[in-house]
Amino acid sequence: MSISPTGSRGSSKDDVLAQRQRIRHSAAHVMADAVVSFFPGAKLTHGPPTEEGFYYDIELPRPLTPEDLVRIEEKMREIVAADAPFVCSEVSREEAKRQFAGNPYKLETIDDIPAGERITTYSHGAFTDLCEGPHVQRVGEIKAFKLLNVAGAYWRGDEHKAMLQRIYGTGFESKDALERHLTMLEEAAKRDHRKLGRELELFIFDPVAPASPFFLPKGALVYNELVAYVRGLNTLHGYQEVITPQIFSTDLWKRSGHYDNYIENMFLVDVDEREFGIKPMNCPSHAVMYASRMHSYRDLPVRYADFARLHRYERSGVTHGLTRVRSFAQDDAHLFCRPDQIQQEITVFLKQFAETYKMFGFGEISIRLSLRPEKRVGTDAMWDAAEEALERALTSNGLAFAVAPGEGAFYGPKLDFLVKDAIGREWQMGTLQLDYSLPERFELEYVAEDGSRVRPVVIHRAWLGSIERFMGILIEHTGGALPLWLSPVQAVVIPIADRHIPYADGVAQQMGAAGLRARVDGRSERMNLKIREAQVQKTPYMLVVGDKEQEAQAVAVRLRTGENQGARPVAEVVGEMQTLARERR
RNA sequence: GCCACAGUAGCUCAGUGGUAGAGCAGCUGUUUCGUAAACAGCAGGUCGUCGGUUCAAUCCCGACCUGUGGCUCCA
Repeated sequence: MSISPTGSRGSSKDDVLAQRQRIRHSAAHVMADAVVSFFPGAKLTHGPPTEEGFYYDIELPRPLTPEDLVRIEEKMREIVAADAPFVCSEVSREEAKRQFAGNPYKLETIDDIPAGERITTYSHGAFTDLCEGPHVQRVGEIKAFKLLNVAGAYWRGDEHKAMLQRIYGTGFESKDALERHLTMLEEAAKRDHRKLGRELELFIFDPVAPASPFFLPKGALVYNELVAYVRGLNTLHGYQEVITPQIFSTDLWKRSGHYDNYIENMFLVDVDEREFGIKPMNCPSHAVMYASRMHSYRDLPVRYADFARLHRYERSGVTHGLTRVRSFAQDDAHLFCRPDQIQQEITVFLKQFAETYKMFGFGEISIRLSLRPEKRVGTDAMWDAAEEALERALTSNGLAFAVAPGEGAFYGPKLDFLVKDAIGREWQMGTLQLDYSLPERFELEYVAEDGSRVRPVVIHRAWLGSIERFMGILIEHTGGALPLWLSPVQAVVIPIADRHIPYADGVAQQMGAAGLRARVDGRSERMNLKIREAQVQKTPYMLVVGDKEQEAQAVAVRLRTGENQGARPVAEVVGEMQTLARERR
């Protein structure tokens, strides 16, 4: 698996990508030109190319409608057809300010350009924009583009500043490339886990519990298989599973710091004139458990694993299917370590992580190392040691990573593992965080070799992260064709006529006895329909049984790939499926 | 939370200021069938909720709820 960003690309691919960026950046200008022609009062702010296309954030007198987008796109075609050249001009700071005097956003941008740096404008036709480029030579090079949607976006990404209208579009060097991109988006929409979750009868949502999944029997099965898998890993790596309460007096949250830092994201309940909070995280309860007895340096690390359900009051508008929910669980664990054990624990975690994600078939994972934020606890020496420990662990395991300065938690630096969903949005899956605050707040100790009391360090970690989110992303990556070991129904036995039902039942029983999940489709329907439905449900094995198979103690095997393997002995198929299940494939 | 959009049968969707329709799914019957949808019939909806306008509202207006795409947030 390449766990890192892909290495150097061929130069011709680089050329294509660079040209695409220029096309998209230029398309953003053309779009701005078109918008201004309809709304002379429009104030342009910022319009960059992106990995997928481009956008422009604009202050407008009224919200744009879909019809506006159509008009803007038409106007853009006219502008592109005119094929004006892009002209770059270097201007003085004063000149730039004069040119953009009516636009406070541009003035702010100009003020932010460091002294001594070139200030340039790019023009095509009568339209000029403050911009550092680069652009295509002529507008006509924008061979294919499409406006996609309008969204709100804050100026400078600050929710306390003005909300602008962001128009998204995409552009390519050819109509063909644009078509391929649009087709890809359509295909991605078919893999949307929210759609597949309903179609495969895995889970539902209901307004009675907003953003909280209800796992149907099949979804619960997948969920429980994932948990069972992690339980196995936990045993392997010396974790002890614990069970902790859901609801705690706010005394606990005050002590842990959540009350000060996280209260708007917690569900609170008042009972008996006391205030309680439903837990958004397991760490404080694990600290309480750790503190309930004495610990020797010999007993560390203490590794508490917990699959408890967590609740976070996510602001409306941020939730999304299974990937951002209000009710979820993590394959959570807290490791109470001596400082000298940190390195080793991280390494073990990383090795298992790589193996796990390879098994699930996640090829492209980005790792983010988030370093000390402004607001933090602990000494600089602690942070130096912690950041160094994480970085060293990554390097010594040969893992590439991106550094995110200032993005760490207030209690320690963290490693996040991100995977993309079907349409390229990145989601944090696994995580590993060093914590120097929790042991302090809960006065955690162990007795060192010399009899002194020492503070342990806590490592928060999860391989899968949220089980819900992991399942959602896995569904998108597999298009719903979950590996056999996770498939709710691993085989459907399809009797051709009613007289074959007893034999089919026997086959299913054999499979059940072998620990496999098989069911018989004994409805009085045609075989074609049964195959179609098993296919739509992405059932790994379809086992057709008729006179010939019954005679030969065989099943005719059809895989969900469409491959028809013909009649095979039942025992052989059972053995094959058991191997797949055992090897988690 | 902010901006925009959406909500009609279990699902996908059509439709109208005069109280609704299709396909699939469901149920019943017939069919017993060889690798992606047999045939027929039946049933199914206070058109998201609450208010307002109107002789009359699923349709127009408002608020709320839920969802979708972004933004912000994810200590």
